[in-house]
Amino acid sequence: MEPAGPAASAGRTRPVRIVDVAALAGVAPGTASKALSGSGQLRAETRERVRRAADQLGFVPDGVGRALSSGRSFTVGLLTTDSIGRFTLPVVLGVEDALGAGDVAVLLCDTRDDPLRERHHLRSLASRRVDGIVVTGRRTDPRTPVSADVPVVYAFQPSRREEDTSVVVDERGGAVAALAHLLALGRTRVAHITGSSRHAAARSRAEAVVDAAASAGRPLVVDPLHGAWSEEWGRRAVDLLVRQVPDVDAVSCGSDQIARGVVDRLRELGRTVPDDVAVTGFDDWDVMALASRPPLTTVGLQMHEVGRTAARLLLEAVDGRPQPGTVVLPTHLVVRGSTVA
Amino acid sequence: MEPAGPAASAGRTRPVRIVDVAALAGVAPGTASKALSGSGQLRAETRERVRRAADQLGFVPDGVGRALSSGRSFTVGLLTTDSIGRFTLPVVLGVEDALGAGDVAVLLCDTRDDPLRERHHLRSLASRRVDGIVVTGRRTDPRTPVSADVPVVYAFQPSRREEDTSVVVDERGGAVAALAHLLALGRTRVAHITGSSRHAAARSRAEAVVDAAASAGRPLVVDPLHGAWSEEWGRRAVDLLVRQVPDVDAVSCGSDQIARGVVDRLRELGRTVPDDVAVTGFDDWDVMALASRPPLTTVGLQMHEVGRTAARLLLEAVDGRPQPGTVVLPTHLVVRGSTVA
DNA sequence: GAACGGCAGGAACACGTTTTCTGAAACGTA
DNA sequence: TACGTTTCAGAAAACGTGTTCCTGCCGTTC
Repeated sequence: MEPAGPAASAGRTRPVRIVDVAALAGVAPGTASKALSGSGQLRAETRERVRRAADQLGFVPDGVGRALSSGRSFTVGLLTTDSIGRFTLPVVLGVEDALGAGDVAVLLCDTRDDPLRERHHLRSLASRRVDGIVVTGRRTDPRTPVSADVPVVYAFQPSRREEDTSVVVDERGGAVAALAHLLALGRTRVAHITGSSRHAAARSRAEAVVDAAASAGRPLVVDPLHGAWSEEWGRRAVDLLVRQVPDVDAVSCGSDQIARGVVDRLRELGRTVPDDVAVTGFDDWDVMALASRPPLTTVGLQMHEVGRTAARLLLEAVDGRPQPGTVVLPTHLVVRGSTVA
Repeated sequence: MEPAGPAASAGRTRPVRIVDVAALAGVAPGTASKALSGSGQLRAETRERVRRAADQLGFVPDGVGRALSSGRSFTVGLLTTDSIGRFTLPVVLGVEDALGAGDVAVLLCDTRDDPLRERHHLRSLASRRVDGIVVTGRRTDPRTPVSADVPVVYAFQPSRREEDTSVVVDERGGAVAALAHLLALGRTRVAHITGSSRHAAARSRAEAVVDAAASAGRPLVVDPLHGAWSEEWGRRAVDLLVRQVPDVDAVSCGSDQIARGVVDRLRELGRTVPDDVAVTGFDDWDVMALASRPPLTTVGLQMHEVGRTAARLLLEAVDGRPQPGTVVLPTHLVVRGSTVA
């Protein structure tokens, strides 16, 4: 009863199946499948005929049928340890970017730091027969591995199990690079202001700065000041610092937020940045780094690349070439007005 | 040859199928399906026996098989008009939140403002037989509708076609509320500083403020100042403003970034906020609103709720109850130190 | 005692694709 | 001409679930 025309307008038109293509090309469905996938032994003429029929009908293979048949769903899960935020978002986009190119889709699973939600999502992903899972999280403290029947890659937040595949960022290297930059500018009295010591990121960056400063013969003028990841703490820390070390001439900060607070407070105290005091940030968060006066010299983390790399490693693992171990991605120093005029 | 035990350890264990459950319960696969789904006519005892068998084996129905059979994939696509950013992220999370509860998964498709990518993603979603699509975007300018064979709901950025289902935020209402708050504080010389007039958000908020001020008998002291969505513009706009209207006593801003620049610059000029000049922001972006000194009174947009609502409307439409038209969600004013001491 | 109705559960098929197996035709060689 | 080999394409099974149809049994009623 319904019009047989293949190109109905907007309304819910039932999709063309491979049998439709096969019928138009005058071959069996299996043959059409072989023709379109490039497998099997077919005459070039037949192959081309099927291909033309598929084009003409606008055939798009049904992913569900394909998944059922092939056992691969061409879908991966993206599971967050906490909630997607400023840090994990670029990772997520990097994953989506790298996978989308390979016609692999991403199932978004936001955990919100809730183990129950994590279990729920893992079951959901398992039932959907995803080909693999990317696990990410805001913190850099290693997390307990997830248990899944498919390959798993950890992005930014590594797995506690070293034989798992993890992609992390060279935080220590970045912190050392920022410090080296300050020393190269001739600064000799350097302080480090950073976030809570309960965060691995704060601890490892601080340790790296302390070690590098000491081995350069320019030990920090005070122990690292641990507080919060906020502008407010940056401002307060400056007050503490200048009281203790009035002639400080450089501050290495654990984040751009802290650095911005530091810069603001220094200016209010009448110190010129960078002439009197040079300041470095961390993260290269444009909203902070560029709005600061002067804009911040900071350490870029390339989170997008973390996501892309994790996605690539996952695809490798799905294809049977797992690569255990942790990949450490380099950071890069972005020099702006807070260190050089 | 392989161990028949159902609970193999970590290694790639083949998932239990419904036939396994049926065998253990001593019924046919079809019966097991009926027992677990609650359909068909079965004795309560049989139903319970199957249920126990499923629990014992840890059976999770294969989503792929189910999708193929039922025609529903229990998956929806989330398509961004531009790229996921600060504004759209809460929408995305709201969508994921509302759908995850109903065992519906979210396929993430980031468009990056590229029509080619959008086409690619739409094809991918179609091939995966998603049940519906949520479209979102950073800007509030209506977008050209997407063409898909499944229900579509637009979140935050509405569709240009009015009969489509869109969920937006009451920007005008929010802008009016902020202005009313300033007037209620006794301010009489109000200015409005906002972003580029090329953005619908800037235009509609500015119009609303102008209209509300005029009808309250307190017209704005100058025409709205259009610039950029940045702190830098906020600071520059203050310089322009005080030169023109030295006795301005309130500034309504189009965004928290602008408001923060305004507050900073006013303080540098020796004006006290809020005593000399009261300032309101827009968006309630914690990073800006709370780090500002004083913290910003601002308009909260509840983007999370936009996502949740869009998801709910989409599920309704998938279930055959489409609700055409635009839903406008209320904003709420968050009062902080930039207007009241 | 037979006919009928209602209920429990089994068998078969549908969904759309991929893949394997099999068969037929074409071709070459002895 | 007969036989073997190669090339191509079709038929059928497989993937796992949901649903429909159908059969058999039991109880009831005339």
